[in-house]
Amino acid sequence: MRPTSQGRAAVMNDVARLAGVSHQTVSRVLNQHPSVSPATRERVLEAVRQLNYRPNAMARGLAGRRSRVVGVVSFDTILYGPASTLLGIERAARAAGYGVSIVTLEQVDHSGMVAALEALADQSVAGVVVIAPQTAAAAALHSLPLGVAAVAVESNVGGEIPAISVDQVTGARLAVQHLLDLGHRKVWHLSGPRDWLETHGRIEGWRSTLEAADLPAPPLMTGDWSARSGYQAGLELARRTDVTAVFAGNDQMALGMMRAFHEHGIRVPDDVSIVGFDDIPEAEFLSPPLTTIRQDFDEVGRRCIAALLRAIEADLPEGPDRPEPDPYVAPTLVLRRSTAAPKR
Amino acid sequence: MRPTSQGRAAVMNDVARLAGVSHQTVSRVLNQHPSVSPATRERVLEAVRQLNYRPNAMARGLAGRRSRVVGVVSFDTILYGPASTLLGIERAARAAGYGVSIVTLEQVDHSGMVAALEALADQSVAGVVVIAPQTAAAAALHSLPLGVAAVAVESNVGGEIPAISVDQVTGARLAVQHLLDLGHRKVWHLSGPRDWLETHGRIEGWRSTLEAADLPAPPLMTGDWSARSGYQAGLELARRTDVTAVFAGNDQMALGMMRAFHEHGIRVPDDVSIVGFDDIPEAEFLSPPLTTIRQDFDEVGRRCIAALLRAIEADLPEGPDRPEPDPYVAPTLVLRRSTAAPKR
DNA sequence: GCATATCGTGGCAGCGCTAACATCAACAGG
DNA sequence: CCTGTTGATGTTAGCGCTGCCACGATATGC
Repeated sequence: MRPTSQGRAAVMNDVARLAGVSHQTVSRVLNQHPSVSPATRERVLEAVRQLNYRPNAMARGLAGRRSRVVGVVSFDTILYGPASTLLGIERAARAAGYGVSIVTLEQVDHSGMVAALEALADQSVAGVVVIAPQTAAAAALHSLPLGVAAVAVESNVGGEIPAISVDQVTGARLAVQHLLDLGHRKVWHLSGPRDWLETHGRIEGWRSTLEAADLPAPPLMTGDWSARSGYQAGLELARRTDVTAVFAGNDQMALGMMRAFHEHGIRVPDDVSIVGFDDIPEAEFLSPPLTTIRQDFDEVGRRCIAALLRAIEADLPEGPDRPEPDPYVAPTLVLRRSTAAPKR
Repeated sequence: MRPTSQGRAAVMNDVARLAGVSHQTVSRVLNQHPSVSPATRERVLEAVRQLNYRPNAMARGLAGRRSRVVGVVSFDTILYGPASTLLGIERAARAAGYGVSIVTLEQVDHSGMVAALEALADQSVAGVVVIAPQTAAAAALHSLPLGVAAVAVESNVGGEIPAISVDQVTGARLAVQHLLDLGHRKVWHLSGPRDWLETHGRIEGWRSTLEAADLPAPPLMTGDWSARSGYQAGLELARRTDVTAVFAGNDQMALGMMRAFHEHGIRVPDDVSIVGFDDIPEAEFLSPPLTTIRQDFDEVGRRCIAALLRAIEADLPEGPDRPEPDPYVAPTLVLRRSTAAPKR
């Protein structure tokens, strides 16, 4: 597994022999056990260096019944959100000294979730983070009697399983309030698929913000996150004359919608203002650059791992008692040129 | 790790006891060893079912010195290409019964690569797939005396380490030839960063296709894959009057370029034709829909895993001798509305 | 009929490590 | 001077599984 001048890689006993101690003392040094004299510790570390010794994770896990790998159940990692979340989790896990094993859900239902979690359990992970943005996935997860520490990335906070997510309601409120502040009186919303939890949060934020301003909510439109569905919704809106502001459920749909408007001679933001959600890297370079809501996925990842380590160590006797992280990560409004005061 | 009616999960001995055999026979059944009588096998499998027994991967790995996990070294998994490749590899690995552990390269240099490979080696992976699209990453990989089976995803075929990739030269040729076929005599190219191997392949395909048609190559422009760099290149090209066709190194840059052209009243495809590369999901919904080159990442993943299993089993005595997969995956041209015959 | 090959099975050892207990020196207090 | 206490180390026993060898039981050869 590792290059050596010898035929085989060094094991703990080789280190012990070279340092003139027992293998147990080596183990103690490696695990920061307090009662090792500084002189011995140094001798052991020197031997470790000399032999380029690396502990065997499997043996460690077997003996200690605990692995240093967390599992991540993900879904459609081509999408910007899940991909970013996965990356954030991976970074945070590695910073905490954990490896990351992933399973991508092929079908988002009960059996798919069971299969994914079993695949991870078979790898003896210490805990799992489930990126379960859909109601079906979340339901499957919560219905499962899982024997592993788990954390979910979903807006459905409050179940048995700790959940972390960007505050979708606040994000939507930022978007809608921005449009209202510009003077728009009617803000349309093209939501994501109804079976996504984030969709619910964004719809709720949209509705409540309009209500708070005593404005009626126009009919809700539903897309599927794709640019295509944004395009189609855009075609519908283009037929109306009472459209001045749209809050799109994500940037891709905003992109598609802008294309539909462009085809019909509707100018953005002169005729219609559009706000997206996500702040994908391309958002800045659309025509015009897209005003949108940015989510801090690295922060989501960090809190997930913090919550997971907390859950893992809760089973341990000597738990350091980590604080429970705030489940809601705050989104921010990114102002660009796709929004302006209404002119018609 | 797994829910039981009992306090603890069943182990092999529990299964053996219930089936009335030795734990060794259970092991044989689980490992498809030939010499077990059908009656015994069935009894064991029934006991496995009844106890919901799942073998412990760590113990298996320890005893057999072989794990069922492959490592993937990835880079910038937010980018469409790497994310798709990762997904393809994950699917293929899981289909082959392997788990997938990932490490994302934070810095693409020698030490970053060493750290990533060591992190995976520490997890006792059976082999690694390195998504190393940059020359630095590839160089680091090839310079390392790694003790694990490895496969690279890169266009630099021919080293010690088996490599799989989409045929970039052919992809570029498809793009440029398409523009030539439409009647364009001068095809510009905005390449990706020069330190990416794929960039070299695409430049080579562009150059050689022009040469084959006895046409001079205009000055090469270099971007960084981002829509922003495409926008900037677009601003430069917009100042010239001799631009009728551009082959962009990826779809994001094509997107940015289209925005620059749009701002300067240059119509696509009426004034300038643009071909992208990747076929990102949004490509179909840009203004106008983007003609581009599609890469089959699932196929790349499948061949990577095939090559990796071949390498892993080469170390084994009883290797089933898998065939060596073709290292080049063929790309395809996707025709949309961003290309047309020249009018000026 | 006996020696020999073959099959199905069990026993034993060991993978590399950690946990729990055992040991032993050094030192404190009475 | 003896006992109790503490800190540093070694010893022993597994964790749950697979590899190898051995064993008895059939099947096969002459």
